[in-house]
Amino acid sequence: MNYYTISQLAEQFDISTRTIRYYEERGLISPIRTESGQRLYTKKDRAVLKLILRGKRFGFSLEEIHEMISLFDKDRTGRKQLEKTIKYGEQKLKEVTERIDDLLQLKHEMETILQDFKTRLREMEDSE
Amino acid sequence: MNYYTISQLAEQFDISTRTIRYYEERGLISPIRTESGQRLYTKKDRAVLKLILRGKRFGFSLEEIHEMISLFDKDRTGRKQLEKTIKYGEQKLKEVTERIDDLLQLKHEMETILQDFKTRLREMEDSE
DNA sequence: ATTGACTTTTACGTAAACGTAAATTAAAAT
DNA sequence: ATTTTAATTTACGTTTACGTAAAAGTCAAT
Repeated sequence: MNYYTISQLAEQFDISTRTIRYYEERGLISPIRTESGQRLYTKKDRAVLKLILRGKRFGFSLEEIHEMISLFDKDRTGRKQLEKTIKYGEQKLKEVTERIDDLLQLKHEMETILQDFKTRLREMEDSE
Repeated sequence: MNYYTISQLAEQFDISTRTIRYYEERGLISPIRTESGQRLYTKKDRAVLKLILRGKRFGFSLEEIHEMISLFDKDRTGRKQLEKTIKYGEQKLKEVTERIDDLLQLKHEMETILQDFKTRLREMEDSE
């Protein structure tokens, strides 16, 4: 297995190294260290980072993303824990579904408005 | 036609009056005033506020929301303006579509993980 | 071996999006 | 008429999510 350095990841995702370190400060990601203290990121770390960035695009706060990651990430061994995780997951799934529906409606409205504008434009062109 | 006061709107949308005034500061909403300077909001103002809050839920910044509102809101009379608006609208529409696709993928992944968890739970229950 | 690129921690700075408090005025209720 | 409730402006405070700079150590290449 091989590792990424912080600047490699930063370049790949087009973010700053500061940003990656900040996510670590907040407990979202935990790279291993070399003897000298340099951070090394595994493929898994990279995947987590990708998750974080996707969450951000959806407008989730780092706090929310943190919650999701720690619930889905850990080996939820105990049965109670597992049940809790499933409940939380279903809740989040519902939120995502609602968000999708909301966005679909927005999309529809935008399409309507655009159609309207295009019609107006055509009318302007026809009458010149 | 009748009006809403600021605290009525605040209650309806479960936000603070400060928030509403802040949106005004940023030029997103422009209520009329009584002689004494009290803000009065029309149905249209209310609709704009609703738009703002929806935009926020999608993770758009107030700046982006401002742009969208001012482009779709005004009477884009000139032909050049209309063309520009259409182009901008199509761009935003594309962004929304991408966001939807992204969310659909996330939803799918969450469902897979949840299924996995549920299977595990059932196995635990079967073996007791 | 030394230069240059990269990394680390520490720490102060900043923009966005409000919260909160104070002082004042106006509207609503008793 | 006078409390009570709601509104206004002004202004400083706060949180989130980083940016930026400094000082010092480390890795890679010549």
